[in-house]
This record gives sequence, structure tokens and C-alpha cells, in this order.
Amino acid sequence: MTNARPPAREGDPPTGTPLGTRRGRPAYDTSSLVEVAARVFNERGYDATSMEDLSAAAGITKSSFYHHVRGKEALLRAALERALDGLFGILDEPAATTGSPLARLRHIVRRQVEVLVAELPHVTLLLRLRGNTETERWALGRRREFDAAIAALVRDASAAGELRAGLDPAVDARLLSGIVNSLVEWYRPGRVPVEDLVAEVDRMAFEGLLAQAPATRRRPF
Amino acid sequence: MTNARPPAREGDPPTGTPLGTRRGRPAYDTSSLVEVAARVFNERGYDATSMEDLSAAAGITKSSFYHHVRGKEALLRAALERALDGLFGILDEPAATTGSPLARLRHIVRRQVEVLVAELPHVTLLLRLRGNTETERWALGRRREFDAAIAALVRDASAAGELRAGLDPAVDARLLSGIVNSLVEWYRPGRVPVEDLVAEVDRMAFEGLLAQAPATRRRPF
DNA sequence: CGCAGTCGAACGATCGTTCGGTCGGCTGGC
DNA sequence: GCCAGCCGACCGAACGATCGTTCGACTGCG
Repeated sequence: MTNARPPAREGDPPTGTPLGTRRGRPAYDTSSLVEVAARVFNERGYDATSMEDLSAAAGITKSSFYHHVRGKEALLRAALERALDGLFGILDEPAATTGSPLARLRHIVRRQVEVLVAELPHVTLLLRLRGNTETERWALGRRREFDAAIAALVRDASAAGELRAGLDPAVDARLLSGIVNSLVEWYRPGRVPVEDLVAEVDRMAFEGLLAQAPATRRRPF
Repeated sequence: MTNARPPAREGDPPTGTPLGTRRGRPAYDTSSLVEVAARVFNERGYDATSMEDLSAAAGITKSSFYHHVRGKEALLRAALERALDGLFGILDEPAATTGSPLARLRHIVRRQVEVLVAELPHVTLLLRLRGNTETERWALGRRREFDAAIAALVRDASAAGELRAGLDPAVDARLLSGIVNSLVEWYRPGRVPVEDLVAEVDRMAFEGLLAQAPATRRRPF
């Protein structure tokens, strides 16, 4: 567990600008611009997205855009923080820290699907990082911490005999994360209800696709 | 099923340059440069990779590099063709066109893992496309065709009662592809033998993680 | 000598970012 | 209630850097 904050530069405005008493024209707050940026980043890819693209998507010129945001990388960092806060928040939930390893794992997976859907653009950004800048490497490190927590849970559940004996729990953990994370590649809100999505992912991960009914269903969950 | 070739420009050299009788210093053939490019593309991301990066990885200067390759997009296209040829080759195999839908699906999934490992850099590139250029959109279209073939097979197997009754076969197909495709995010040759990887993916996808033994295993496969 | 291979230099384009200045709604003193 | 002036929002133009690509010249085998 390393820093919970990126290598923040001094003078950073608070990410959630309060703007209690504002002057001038109706303006954009920072968080809404982060949302716009995350969307465009995902469409074109971070490196292929120009500040001109972002400002145009926000409806203002490039120079006006710089009046609201520090720069391109700061937008990325804000979006990644939002994704990571959502994911790590799961690990602090009561159901993620009590009960059998399998029950905790199953809760985390299902909640992970919900957070992924709720923060779809931000998590998508997180899962596509390449580590070219310091900010990206920081976020990648945090993401590895999250994956390690899941891998440890899979290992514990496997050691407790709660999982089918497999060749390698580490591989199982990777595949499990792969199922959940692959949602960002196709899921879009509206088509499939979130609760159905959670049920499908849970079933795929823990019961598989085959038709034969298991002898005893552990619990309806 | 649309074109099997990208909107190739005239004068394209054959992708596998024979170079039977070569003159001058020991040189690079095109396919090895494509391999180098695919590797660097995956490390830094396509857009973040400069031609300087590629030529340096090949050990020559940028201008020398242009003596061997047409340009950046041509390198991408060649790598994507290699990935797509490998994947679509699976669909033509006898075991992919005969037998029950489930048997065919299972064969394709297992072979897909093998091709993904054999062509890891090229398939990785394919799975990270954003569709910014015409070449990328062409490759994305071809990839959608492949995914549609798998989705059709999942639907057939589900209709035949070979799969557990689920909420939505289309979602199952997405999740299935998600498991396989997520391999490019972590798998590196050497650690886990390919046959073990195939077995793990097969088990995860069709039987799930849970411990309770199914009443009857259909076949050892 | 021919020519494939290599290279340095430079092209126009676009990148992220900065700067100086305009506009207009809100505020404080009267 | 009024208005001068402040200041946040906005913009056009330009910065140096880097991008993908081209060109002409040099090099050393066959």
C-alpha cells in the first residue's frame, strides 16, 4: 500500500471546486469538464485527443478551456482518481472484510461491476493506461494494488476449499478480473439493467456456461 | 462478411518480402520490422509511439527506417492483418464447422487462446484499436465479424439447451470473449504453459470457479 | 560503376501551452 | 437606486516542441 494520492503538485485547486459565490457568466465547474474529457479520451484515446478536441466538446475555445483546467495531464489524473476512489471504496465495505473468503470475493466482484458501470468512462480510462507519464504510472501502481487484493482473496478462497481445485489461483484471479474489466469494452448504460449484468457476471465467473445443473446451489445470493 | 483485405493502396509490397537475392549490408525484412513495431506500439500505445521510437528499436535512424517501410499506418495495418488472419483461420478449421454448437464453440475458444498467445503482440494491437483512421476502422469491422461468429455460436448452443439457461446469450458471448481477450493484458510467454492456459480458460468459461463438483462431467475434453 | 542501405537536415503540420486583451455581470460605496 | 470599477469568463494569436514524412548525399559491397 503506497500513497493514496498522486504526486500532486503544489497549488492544485481542490478537485471538487465549491464555487460558493461565483462571479461572471454561467461557467463550467472542474468536475464536469473532467467528465467531458474522460468521454472524449475514451473515444479517441488519450494520446490522440488534442486539447482542441476537448475544448470543442466543452463548447469553448482552447484558450478558454485552459482557464478552467490546469492541463491535459491534470484532467487525466482527476479522472483516474475518481475511478480509483470508487474501486478502493469497495474494499472498505463491511461485506468485503467479513465472512468467508468466497463470500467476500463474490461481494467485491459484484460491487466492482456496479462501480464500473457507475464510473464507466473513468474506469475505462484507468484500464487503458500505458504508463507513459508519471501520473499514469502512479495510477497503474494503484490498480495493481487493487488487483493484488483480489488475487489474495482468490488464493484464500482456493486454500479454504471454496473454489474448484485449479491449476493456478493466480491465473484464476487474472481471468476473474478479465471478465469484470472487459465490460468497459462493450457495456453501455440502458441496454442491459445493471442488476442483470451483475447476475450474468457472477454466474459466468462462479458457475460457468455449461448446462448441467450443479448438485447444490450454495445460496441464492 | 465484407472485404477480407484492407483498403490497400496500390504498390504495396507483398507483406512477406522474400528478399531472395539481397544486395548491400545485412538488412531487415519487412515482417521483422512489423514485429518490432507491434512490440513498441503495445508498450507505448500506437499514438504515443513516434517513428523515432520505432527506428531506434530497430537499431537504425528514422530516415533509414523509411527505406524499409511505407509509413506508420502501413506498419499498423500489416500487424493487424497478421492478427486477423490468425483469428479467422480458426473459423475455417474442420472442428469449427462440424459437430454440436457447443463443441464447435469450445474448440474455437481453445484455439483462440492459442492464436492469441502465438500472435500476442499483433492481437494485442487489434484489441486496443480506437478507430481513428480508416485502417483502424477496417480492422475493427473485421474484428466485429469474428465476435459476431462467436455470438451466433453461443446463441445456437443456448437454443440447443447445451448452455445453462441465462438471461441473455448476447451478454454471455461478450463475457466469453472478454475472458479470452483479457489475456493480452497480463499473459507473457514462459510463465504459464499454453496448454495450462487453455485448460484454465476453458474451465473458467464453461464450469466457473465454484467448488461444488458438477453431477456429470460431459467429457474430459 | 551501380545500387541497396544509411544518414543528416529539413519540410509543413499539429501538438500542449501561454499571453495580452475584450466583454459583461456583479459588487461596494455613495 | 446608481454607477464606477473589478474580475471571472472568454478569445485570437502565437510560442517552442515534436510529429510523420521527404529529400539529397554519402558509403561500401558485388
